[in-house]
Amino acid sequence: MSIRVRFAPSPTGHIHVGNLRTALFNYLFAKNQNGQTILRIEDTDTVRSTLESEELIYKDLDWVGLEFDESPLFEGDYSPYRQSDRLDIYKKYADKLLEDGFAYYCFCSKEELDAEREKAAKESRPPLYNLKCANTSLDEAKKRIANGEKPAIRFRAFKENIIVKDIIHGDIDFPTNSFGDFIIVRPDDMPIYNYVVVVDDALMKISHVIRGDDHLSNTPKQALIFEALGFETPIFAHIPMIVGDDHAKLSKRHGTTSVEQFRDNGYLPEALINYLALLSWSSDDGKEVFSIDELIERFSIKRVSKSAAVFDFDKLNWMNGQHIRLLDSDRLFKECLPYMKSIELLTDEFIEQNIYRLKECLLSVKDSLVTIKDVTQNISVYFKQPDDITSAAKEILELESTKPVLENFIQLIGDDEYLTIDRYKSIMKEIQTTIGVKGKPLYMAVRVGISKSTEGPELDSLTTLIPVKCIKKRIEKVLLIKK
RNA sequence: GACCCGUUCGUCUAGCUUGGCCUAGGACACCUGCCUUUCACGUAGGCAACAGGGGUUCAAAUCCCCUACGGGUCGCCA
Repeated sequence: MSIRVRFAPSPTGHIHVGNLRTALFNYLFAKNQNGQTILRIEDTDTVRSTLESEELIYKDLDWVGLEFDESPLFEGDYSPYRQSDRLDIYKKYADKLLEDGFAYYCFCSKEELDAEREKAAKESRPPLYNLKCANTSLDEAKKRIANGEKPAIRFRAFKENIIVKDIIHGDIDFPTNSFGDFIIVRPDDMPIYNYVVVVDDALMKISHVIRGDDHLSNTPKQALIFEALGFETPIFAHIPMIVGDDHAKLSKRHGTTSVEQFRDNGYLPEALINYLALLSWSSDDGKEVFSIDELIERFSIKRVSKSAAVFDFDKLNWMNGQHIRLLDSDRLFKECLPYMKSIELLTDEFIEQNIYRLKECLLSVKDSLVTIKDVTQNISVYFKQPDDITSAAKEILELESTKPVLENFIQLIGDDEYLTIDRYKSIMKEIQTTIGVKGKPLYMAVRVGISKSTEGPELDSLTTLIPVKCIKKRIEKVLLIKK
């Protein structure tokens, strides 16, 4: 049997990390097993689905690097891949179900059903359909339809128990009287999720259905339909949900949750993917930092745990830092570019002319970045002296030795455009011997002179990547504060 | 309420199938030391968990039962 999996989002907005994790597990499983990945757009809810949202899904998937073998964009052998384009197919199988007696027309009104449900709730019995239309013959129903009535189509729960085979949870036995006969097509002819998903999965030859375990309770209904239609039931794998720190389903109020937001906040796609992979899955040797290819190689659906995972922003931050440290200079530059442009002095022209130096600056702050967004903060010291001096820096400034150190430094710095590392070192040595200041008071004085701060990139980088002219000006300014 | 699912450090998890190697391992966070003439990075340590109760067994995180708690579903949403 060839392995085929699908990711089937509804186009109702940006992809949420929970959905992305589902997409990822499908993808990793398929790639690991040499299977195919299918992206299907589930837009039977015409009220909430939009084409714009569909575009957002493509965009998000593209950013994280998840490519699907078949999708509305790359039609394969099982087109179309958008449910709204498959309506006639659903119609055909609904008719078959009707003919075979696995489904029947239901003329009960929504109001009627709502009242019934309410009544059931009051009497604290399960809100099952009362089977009012269950025995209406197909011929009679057709007559009523000819007379202008608009019925829904209801599926008959035709057996008492159904066993769902799930890789993660094992076999689960559901009594069908816990849900009863259920609607598969609305009176306006729009088919319902639990039904279309079966037709699509069967026709698209999906071998494994990997999805969130919030769908577990729907699965017996779907398994019933697979049987009624004579299709082979796929193997299920219901993966645990991702929850917030309050253990409720992850949602907007927990902070950043959409893929787009993570991108905008300076997270690397490979870091997000890596972090998400570690939610409910772990490698057999405890290693945690992986490239996507390594994840594919190591992924096993059998190592997915059963319990919900709390999304931990701290660990994602750490993971992002790990992946930033893995970036080469070119990629780092590319990722940082949009953020560098937000720094006032860095015009497109300036960036164009200073690529080499900028890359060096980026390299010098790389290890301190948590998100790519942080470059703005970290790198700005190279281009502009901060307006304010930190209190720790002020203490250095108060030192008696600081003034002579700085004055000497400007004097020795020379007229070259930039200081070389050797030149810088010899200057420091010279100051040390002439005024006898060494260690912290010496190095910190220069650091504070340049950046008004005791923190930041290495002094080597600061002194060699800032033009000599600017260093002079900066130190002169700081000397002014001293007076 | 009914039906399902779940429960190991604060968090992510390993271990559970095939009981003993578990004095329960790793990671994030936190704390401490080291490194770095700064912060960060890195590095070496530390803190910290088998939901509870009954069984079975020479031996239980691991097998069985019960309880508690958490979650999901019960739509003419997906």
